[in-house]
Amino acid sequence: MKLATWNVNSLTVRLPQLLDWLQAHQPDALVLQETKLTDDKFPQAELAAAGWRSVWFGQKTYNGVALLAREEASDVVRNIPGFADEQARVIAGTVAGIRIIGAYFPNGQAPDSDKFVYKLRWMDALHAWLRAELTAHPQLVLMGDFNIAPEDRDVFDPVAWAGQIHCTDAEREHFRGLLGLGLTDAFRQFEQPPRTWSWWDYRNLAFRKNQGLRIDHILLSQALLPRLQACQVDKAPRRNERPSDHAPVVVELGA
DNA sequence: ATGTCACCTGGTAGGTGA
Repeated sequence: MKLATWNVNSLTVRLPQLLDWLQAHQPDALVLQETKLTDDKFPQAELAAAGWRSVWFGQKTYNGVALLAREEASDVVRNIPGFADEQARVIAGTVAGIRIIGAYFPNGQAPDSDKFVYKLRWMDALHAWLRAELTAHPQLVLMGDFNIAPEDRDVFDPVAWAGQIHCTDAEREHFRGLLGLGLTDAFRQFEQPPRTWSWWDYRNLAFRKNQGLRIDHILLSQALLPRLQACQVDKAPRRNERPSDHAPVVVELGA
């Protein structure tokens, strides 16, 4: 089976591309970030017409997440239980026996900002909740836009980015903390093309120069790891005429 | 090269967030 994550940066703008991508790749489940839609505006009907069942959680202008699958997800959870949050960043559901957690981690803006403090608090809450989720659902995948480049090799210019947002020690420590729960970065289980990123700034001709970061991730629980067969970034949608700044990340699991 | 994009408010531009 195939699971994927994609930060679409506005589902309104990207819906035609999303429908094309779903048709071409036929994932068993896909999580979206930055839908930027209130719940009443979610394009449920258009997706249903193409055969996709959705659950979603959005807000005006910013953030917003969704989980798409051929079957409707069960035991759906929106945001982190017990963590009061005005921002729509998490959607979880069970599909084909796998607990899927789709997350849009806070950007953090700059290490000396209030938004960075919020990012750290949010990640603390996510970590604590995930520990419980893993106990309840040993077959679990956490995927989404983490807004963290875990290592220097995930950054096109690690010297320039040292200590900058996405690359601070505190953020990387949190990422390692998630691995400490027994999760594995699927992408790093395979040989990958050098300079593979999942996000390229719209500015600076960054995509043309392949100046990006790997900040979108798929983490698998230990129980799922034996089924892992492949993990790739799909750069093709980033070449679209009007692309998201992020590319989808895909994992393939065996039976 | 801070060289873009998407969204908002309240407008025919400017601010915010990424």
